Order: sequence, then C-alpha cells, then structure tokens
Amino acid sequence: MKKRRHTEKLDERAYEFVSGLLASGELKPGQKLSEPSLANACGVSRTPMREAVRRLIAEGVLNQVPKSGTYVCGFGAKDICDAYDIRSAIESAMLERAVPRLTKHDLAKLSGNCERMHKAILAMRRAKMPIMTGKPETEFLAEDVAFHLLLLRASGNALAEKIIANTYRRNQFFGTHSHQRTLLHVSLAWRFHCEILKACRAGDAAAAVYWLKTHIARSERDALMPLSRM
Amino acid sequence: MKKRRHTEKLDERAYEFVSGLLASGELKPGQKLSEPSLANACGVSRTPMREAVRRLIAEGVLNQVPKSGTYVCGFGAKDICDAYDIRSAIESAMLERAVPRLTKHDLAKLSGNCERMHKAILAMRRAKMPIMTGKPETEFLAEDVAFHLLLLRASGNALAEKIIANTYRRNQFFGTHSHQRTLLHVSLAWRFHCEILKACRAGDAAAAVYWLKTHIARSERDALMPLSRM
DNA sequence: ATGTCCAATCTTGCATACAAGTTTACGCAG
DNA sequence: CTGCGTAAACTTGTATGCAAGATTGGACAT
Repeated sequence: MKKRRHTEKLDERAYEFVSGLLASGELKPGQKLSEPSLANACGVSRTPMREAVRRLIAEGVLNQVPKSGTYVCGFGAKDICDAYDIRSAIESAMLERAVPRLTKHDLAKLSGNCERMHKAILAMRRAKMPIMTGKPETEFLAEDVAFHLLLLRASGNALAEKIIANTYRRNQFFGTHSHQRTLLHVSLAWRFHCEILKACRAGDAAAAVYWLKTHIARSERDALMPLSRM
Repeated sequence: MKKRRHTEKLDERAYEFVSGLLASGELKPGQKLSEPSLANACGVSRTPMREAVRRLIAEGVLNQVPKSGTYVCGFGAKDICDAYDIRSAIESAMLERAVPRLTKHDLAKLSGNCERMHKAILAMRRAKMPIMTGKPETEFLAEDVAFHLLLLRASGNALAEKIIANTYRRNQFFGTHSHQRTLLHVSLAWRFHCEILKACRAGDAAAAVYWLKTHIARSERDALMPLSRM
C-alpha cells in the first residue's frame, strides 16, 4: 500500500469512489444524491467531486437537474439491448480485422484468459456454488472483459476499444447485480470464448465472428432475463 | 438575437465558444491554450470554462498535462480511419434494422435532405465554384449529417445515435478544413445518398447497407487524401 | 558566446464563499 | 384532519483565492 496518497489526484479518487458505489450497488438507479454529501463521504472538496460527477454524466451514468439534484440514470431493457447491439456491431467488425493480425503472444494471452475462466468454473462446481458471486464473479467478469478488449486491441482501432470499454463499464454498474450467473451461464460464456479462440487460431475470421455474435446474443438474453420477469 | 443571455448556462456558452474556435480552425491541432485565457476571451470565469474543457477532453478533442497546459489533440490518418471504421460498423448494423421501420414521414424527410443537397450542388455548378466552402459547405454538411442521423434515429438505438453524433463532431473539428470539397466529391455524396434512399424505399436493406458502406468508404478516401500528400 | 542557475510567471488543482433556484417541512387557518 | 403559505434548508451554478508544479526568461559566471 503506497503511503503517498496526497500526490494522487483528488478528482480521480472521487471518480473511483462514486464508481465503486455504483458497481457495488449501493447507489441504485433513480436514486438521488448530491455533490456535497458525496464529497463529504469521499473526504474531498466539492470541486473534484463535481468533476467526477460531470464525468459520469458524460458517460451516461448520472444525470443532473439544474438546481434540483443529481440522479443515477435508470437503466431499462431498452438500454441493455442498445448496448449489446453496439457491442455486436463493433466487436464483430473489429474481430474480422483482428483475426489475421493476431500474434502468438496475443493467442497465448487469450488462451490464458480461457484457462482462468475454466478454473473458476471448476472451482465453482467443486464448491457446489449455485450462483457465482463475490470475488470469483468479479474475477470471472474481469477475464471475460479482458478477452474481448484484447481482441479489440488487436484490431488496432483505439476508438473502438474506448467505446466498448465504456459500454462494459456501464454494464458493470447497472447489469451486474440483476444478473444471476448460474453454472450454465458461465460455462456457456467460457465455451463461446473457446470457440472464438479456436477460430482465431485457425485464422477463420468468419467463424470467429459467428461465435462472437452468438456469444453476445446469448449474453444479451441472459442480461435481459431478470428484467422480463418484473 | 435573444437578450436573455444571462439565463443561459455559462458552461454551455463556454463549450460552444471553444467548439466554435475548433470548428473554425482558429485552434489548430497541437496548439497550446490555457483555461484562464479562454475564459477571459469568452467572458466567463474559470469554473465554467474548466467544465467545458473537461468535456472536450472526455470527447477526445483536447488533452491536459497536469501543471503544464492544455493542448488540442493531434488528429492523424490513423484517427480518421478508426472513426470511419466505427461509422461503417455501427451505421451499417443500424441501417439494417432501420430499413423495415422507416415511416413515410421518415422517407419524406430523407428525400428533403437529398433535394437540398442537390440544390446546393446545382447552385455550386451555376456559380462555377470549384470548391464548396463557407456557408454552402456548412449547410451541405449539415444536410449530410442529418441524413445519417435520421437513419440512426429510425433504428431506435439511442446509444448508436450518440456515439456517431460524437464522431461527426470530431470530424467537424478536425477534418473539415483539410478536406477539399470539389464538385466531384459533393456530387458523389449526393448520389450515394440517393441510392441509399432508393433502397430504403424499396425496403431492400442489403442494398441500402451496400451503398452506405460504399459511401462511407469513399468519404474516408476523400478525407484521407489531403493527409497522404504531406 | 555559452552554459547554468534561480526567480518570476504561467499553468492546473483544490477549497471555499456566495448566488439563485428548488424542495421540504412546519405552522397556521379553516 | 386537511389545505395552504411561507420560510428554512438543500441543491447546483459561478467566482475567486491560494497552493504547487512547470516553464520561461534573464542574470551571471566561465
């Protein structure tokens, strides 16, 4: 743990603070909050907290009503569909470009991702855990995201990487807590990743894109499920 | 001109001010600037100007070095390619969904766009203007953007609309001034729009996507041309 | 003439005071 | 008990003062 906390920029700290509150579910969609209270809770002044809030507004996570208050954006089925459609469109197009450019090093990293996902699944099965939560879930999701972002990185399109990373972040804020990750869901995600990796190894861009689209469509279904029940 | 300027939010004014400077080319890529001087030039305080700068940073137009200065982002061929690839991927996927949903009202608006583009081209030819600049160019570009955004709107994906609108804005800031819009270029853009519209009317999504991809690829070539000469 | 060092100046980062609008809550009349 | 009006508390919007690091320029020694 580094002691030189005083050198870190406070607006970054404020941003991480609010992000954490959103990711952990302590701040729920529709909830009202205020800059001073957040600033106080974080231990910083209003100025850096305000910058963090504005940043989250730009990311579409918060919204502000002029002299009234700041609210966590609602996040409905429509927003989830929109995000998954964007993911499908961009990731597919970029994967097509990435496949022929993948290096052995890239493939090794992707393989590592898949292995770690597999290990997490095996551990889950051994522990007879019905739903993946807590730290294993966080780590599993991190591997999942890393896999997709690595493919985007390989495509060479930095803008795509940024857009999708932002989409993932939003999904993390709003989607995680409503999504029940059963053994079936995580296993399926892993298998799709394996298929994508296999196609990448074979240099078969069309197959890779097919599996990616299937994977994303399935994830969308899973993400939408808890909302349709309500 | 509305007199109640005092009711408008100053951070918005600051944002428009800097945006104008960028769009008009007074602020060139790589140029250094500072919040106080911008604030002074705009007639506002540092606080709203700072918010505007941070917003432009989030949009990828400016970047800031901690205690040193604020700079206009460089914008190279790579960035242009990236942006056009994103446009192609998203707009194509969304157009496919939009075609069957287009109402008569939508088609009428698209048709109006094409007509106004055509009129501008005819006026340009009559005036023997070799390159479209100034107000005609601004209006032509507005029609162009409106056409594309309307199709996105019809797809029903609000996120896509936001992403592409942002991309257009960046292109406007950096791309406009290096791009020589000859009669050939603008005529071609118009013809592609007409083909897209025709396919939309016929309900032929595949054809519409084909012409859209062709249109975007051609625009990318045109945008890249002035840079390859350097 | 040139290299070095130091101070003045410029930059952003942060905190705070105040302004102006919105919401809330409480007291009071019916 | 209910409805209403007013005032207090709370919210964001803005300006400004100060701190600290980066840059620049010039003075000075070689």
